[in-house]
Amino acid sequence: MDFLPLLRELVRTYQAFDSYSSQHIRTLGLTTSQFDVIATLGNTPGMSCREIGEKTLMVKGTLTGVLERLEKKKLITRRENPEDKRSVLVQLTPAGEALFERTFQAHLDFLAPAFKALGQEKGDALQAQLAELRRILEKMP
Amino acid sequence: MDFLPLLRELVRTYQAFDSYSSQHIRTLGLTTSQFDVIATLGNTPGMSCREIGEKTLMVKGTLTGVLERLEKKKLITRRENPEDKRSVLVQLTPAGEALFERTFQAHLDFLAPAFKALGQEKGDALQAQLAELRRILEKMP
DNA sequence: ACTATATTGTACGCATTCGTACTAATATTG
DNA sequence: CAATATTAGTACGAATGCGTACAATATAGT
Repeated sequence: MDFLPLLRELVRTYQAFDSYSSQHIRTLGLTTSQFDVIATLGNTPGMSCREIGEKTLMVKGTLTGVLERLEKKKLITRRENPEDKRSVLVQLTPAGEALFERTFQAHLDFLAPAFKALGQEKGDALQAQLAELRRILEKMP
Repeated sequence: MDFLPLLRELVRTYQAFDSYSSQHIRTLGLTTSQFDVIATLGNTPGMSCREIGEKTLMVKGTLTGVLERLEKKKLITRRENPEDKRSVLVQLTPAGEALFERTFQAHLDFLAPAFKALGQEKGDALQAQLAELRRILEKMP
């Protein structure tokens, strides 16, 4: 049972995607994490740190720093949530919204050719196979 | 053409694997990067930073710091390469070799159940699909 | 031989990333 | 209703990770 090749391929493919994607994001003046947050908040009324963390897979400790820098850039605001005083409502500022509008679709367009080259069918198959491996990993003790 | 689900699945599966794997490595007192270097150097006469970087996918700037910390732990040595005075020959110390022997197989044994649950056939298929996506990504301009 | 170029590794700054500990607020339970 | 547990976020230290710049060396082209 030799799973090392699969393991290496998973890492290398992820790395290849991340490298290709972030190359474009960097030209927008953002980091991958910052773009993730902007993309998550776009077209929403805002959400808590917990929700952002769930969607972006960032742990809360990481998120604090990323939000700090986005706030410094005046792309987001953090206001108190009157419903639950423990939590914070994070929203895009108008500048943040404008950036989202300008960059999100552009980034999808940048990525599209690669996935188009793979094809919808193979893409769907790959997605299903990945999901199966992920479910196994998440169930491990 | 909606490739966002595939994209998210790739990220999540990688993250699930990385989380599962590093959980075990941490109990060995090493970081993922440090373990990667130890595993790469195990059963070899040593190699240059460039070679280690190629195998571990670390950029050289990152590697410098990782090697520094491994050297401080007396797990590796860096000696001048007489063939090429620009490069450095990185080798495991006896303590590093011992650590490799003790931990490498143990880590494979830790990971094995997950991949056994996936099965050899599905694993091979997934590897092939990932490789195809990676080749496409690497060819993009 | 000489100069332009490429390669190897380090130095440095910035931004994540994680784990742990901590505070404040809210829920739950006895 | 008080004691406890859970949840949301922040603070902090250590370790990546990347991009850029740099010094030393090697190689090529002329």
